[in-house]
Order: sequence, then structure tokens, then C-alpha cells
Amino acid sequence: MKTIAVIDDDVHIGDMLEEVLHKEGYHVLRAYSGTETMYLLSNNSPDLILLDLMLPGLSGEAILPHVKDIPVIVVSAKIDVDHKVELLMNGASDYITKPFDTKELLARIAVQFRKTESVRQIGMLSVGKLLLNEQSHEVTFDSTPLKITKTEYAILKLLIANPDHAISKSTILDRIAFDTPDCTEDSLKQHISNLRVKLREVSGKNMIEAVWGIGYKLVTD
Amino acid sequence: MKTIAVIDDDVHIGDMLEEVLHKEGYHVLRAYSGTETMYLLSNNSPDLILLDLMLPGLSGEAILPHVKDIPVIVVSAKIDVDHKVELLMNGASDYITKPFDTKELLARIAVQFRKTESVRQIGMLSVGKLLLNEQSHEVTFDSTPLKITKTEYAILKLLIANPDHAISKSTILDRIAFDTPDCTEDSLKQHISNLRVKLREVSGKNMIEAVWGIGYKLVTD
DNA sequence: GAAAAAGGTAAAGATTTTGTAAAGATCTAA
DNA sequence: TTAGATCTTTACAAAATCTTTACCTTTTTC
Repeated sequence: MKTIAVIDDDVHIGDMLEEVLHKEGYHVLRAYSGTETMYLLSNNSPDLILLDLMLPGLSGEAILPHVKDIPVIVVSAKIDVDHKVELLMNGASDYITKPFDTKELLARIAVQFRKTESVRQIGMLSVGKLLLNEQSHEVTFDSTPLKITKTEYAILKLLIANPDHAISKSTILDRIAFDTPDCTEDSLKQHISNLRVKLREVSGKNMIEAVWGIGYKLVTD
Repeated sequence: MKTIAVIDDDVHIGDMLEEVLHKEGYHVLRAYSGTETMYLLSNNSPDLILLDLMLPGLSGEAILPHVKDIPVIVVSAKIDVDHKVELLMNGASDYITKPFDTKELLARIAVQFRKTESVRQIGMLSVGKLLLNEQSHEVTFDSTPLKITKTEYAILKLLIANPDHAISKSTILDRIAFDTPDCTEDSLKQHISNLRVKLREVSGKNMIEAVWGIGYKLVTD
């Protein structure tokens, strides 16, 4: 299920959006101000963001540069073309003006998701000698099979999909929540430790590095 | 250089588009009918397609399903919302209505390219030999990795994003408040000092200058 | 030129984060 | 139901980071 963050200070519009999106099968997160949005994004990673521009606190424009790797559809009443261009250049993925047609919004959302999904399609992920087969749910290192638990598999899959990329603990928890809903930062710590042991046994080195204050990353070298 | 296919039976509009795109540095291919388009696509694979809907022979709608792996921006006078939705669902990447603003069109084209490129594109900021990789959360100087803390990273990112630009202490404190909410001007002073030491070790010179009464700036020279 | 304000650095203390082990809780399959 | 595997919790030590304090230098202001 996809998660969409609805950022709007107008409660009516926000409620309406939430209802529409919910009916469409999306999970919805809400924020009502710029600072609240930053807080929300530091603890969640939605699959898409619907961003109103006129927010109390930080404006939508100010938030835009902080959003990485998540498509943003700007929702606003402002229609000035120069401004529109600027937003798109600054990282927005699309733009829709109020009042908007619900069906068009849903279509534009679908376009964004189709795009992000077309990126990953192969059933195998690999980093160096480490290989993860999504069909058989198996992990091997240099063709030596690894005995890996479900949670460890989910974590490793995330890391291996973004090699050398620091991934926050909250992101990991979010992404593995489907398999392991009760996982906390403490238990994650433990899973990482167990994963390290298993990986070290076959590779001879530590493959998962901590990024202090952020999370973890898989090192390729 | 990117290649864009302009599909329009109206020669004037087509010429205008070609001129605009050419000025922007794109290579342009032309087709004037549906069948011509299919022929063009069987022999070329442009990086993006601007597709008019009302074409002699095969209509734009009929062509859409045959295009795979190339972003398509539909250009049309039709503004009916249902129709728009249908197009987006059928594989169009974006939609722009005639008459359109050239700048907006160029922006939408840029968005499509940014998207297809973002697969391997990494968020990197650089000033001289200093390079900040947002993915891996790493900083290097002349490919020498720097050991940098979270707060120092946040400060450096801010400075490097605005090279030679003085940034006030309060701005810095604001921007790093998510990571380090307790940071005061006193502790900031300390962080800057620590950053300077680390940068001086690899660069041999002081890279962060104080702007008296204001804040700090990163010098490029 | 002297006082006040701002900047610079070092060292120490406080806090936060991380790593691992061990034990308890929960789930799963026979 | 029971054994085995898996997940979570707890506890504690170690490491890294952040803030504070102190003291000194530089710049501004009067």
C-alpha cells in the first residue's frame, strides 16, 4: 500500500484529500504547517507528497529542497507561470492548481507511482559478491548461501537496493513494517548486529556501516 | 545531447517548437502524421516525445500504447478533464494544453529528463575539490574522505550550497535544528572551529571565513 | 586608547548513540 | 503440545558527539 503525505493548513481541503485518497486505497499522513512537515518527514518516508505552498511556518517552497527521492506534487492556488517553472526546477515533480478535479489529481498521482516503480523491475539485486534473489528469497555471497531470517532479508534488501546510500533507521523501520510491525529501533539494532555476524562469516569484513545519528549503509568497495 | 521527437501536423507549431528546443540545446526529430510517427519510432529512439493528439492517419491516442520506455508529453488543445485522465492512464507522462507557455513546456521537459536520469543521478554538492555526497552522507576533499559528524555535515551542506555567500548564525541554527535542536551560538562556534580543523588538514588553508557580526561563509578561490 | 562585543580554540563534562550478549516472548511446524 | 527458530527486550559497556566553560585574540565603538 502506498503512503501519501498531505500537507495543507486548510483542514477542509486536507480532510477532503484524505477522504479521496483513502477511498482510492492510499494510506494518508497529514501535516498542517511547515515545521510539522519537516518533523513528519524526519520520521516517515511517504511514497508521495501533496504539498500546499501557503503554509504557516516554513513555506512549501522552503520545504521542497529538503525532500529527496520522494515525488512531490505541488497543490496551490497560485498560477503564475514563472513561479510554476521555478517550482518544477526546484524539485517538484508536478503541479496542480486549486480548485482541481479529483480525477485529475488521482491520475497525476498514478503517473508518479508508475514512474518510480519502473526503476526497479529486476528480480535480482547485487552488490559485489552479495546477491539477493527476490524470486527465491535467497541471499548468497560468492555463491555461498546465507541462512537469513525474514526480517534480516527485508533489511538487507533495502540496503542492497541502495548501496553506499545512508538509510535512516526510521526509513528501515517503515519499510520492513509489513513483515515485522513490532520492530523498534532497539530490535533493529539487534537485527543489524546479527546480520553483521552472518555477513562477516562469509565476506571476512564488516559490510554494514553505521552512519552516526542517521542509520546504516551497505559498503561496496 | 538529448533528442526530442516533435509530432505535430501543424507546420507552424512544429517549426516553433523545433526552434525553441534547438535553442535550448536539444536535437529535434519531426513527424507530421501518425503513420510517419510509427515509422520514425521504428528507426529512432528519441529521449522524449512531444505528441499532438489530432494527427492525420493514426491519432495520438492510438500511438500512445505503442511507445515504451520513452516519456511522452501530450500537447493538445483539448482540455476535457476525463480525456486528460485517460491519457495519463494510458502511458502519457505529462500533458500541456495549447496555447502553452514556452517556459513551462521547457520546465516540464526538464522534469521528465531529471526523472529518467535520477536513476543513477546522485545528490552531490561541490565547491572546488570539496564534494558532499548526500546519498552516502560523505564528504571528500580531492577524493580524500573526511570524518565529519552529523552536525558538521549539516553546517557544511548549508555553506557549500551557498559558496562565497555569508550565512547568518541564526540561519545556520535554524536549519540544523532538526538534527541538533540544542545547538546555541556558543556550540556553533565550537562546531565551526572543529570543521575548520578538519578542512585545514586536507586543504591546507582556512575554508570557512567569519563575516563579522553576521555569520560565516565558505570561500572558493 | 579603553571598554565592549564578537570571534577562536582547547579541554572537560554531559549526553547520545551504538554494539553485543543474554534472556524472555512469540511464532511456526511437526 | 512441544521443540526450534525467530523476534524483542533489557542491560551494560564502549564510542562518538555535543555542549559548556574558560581564557585568549581580534574588531568595533565611543
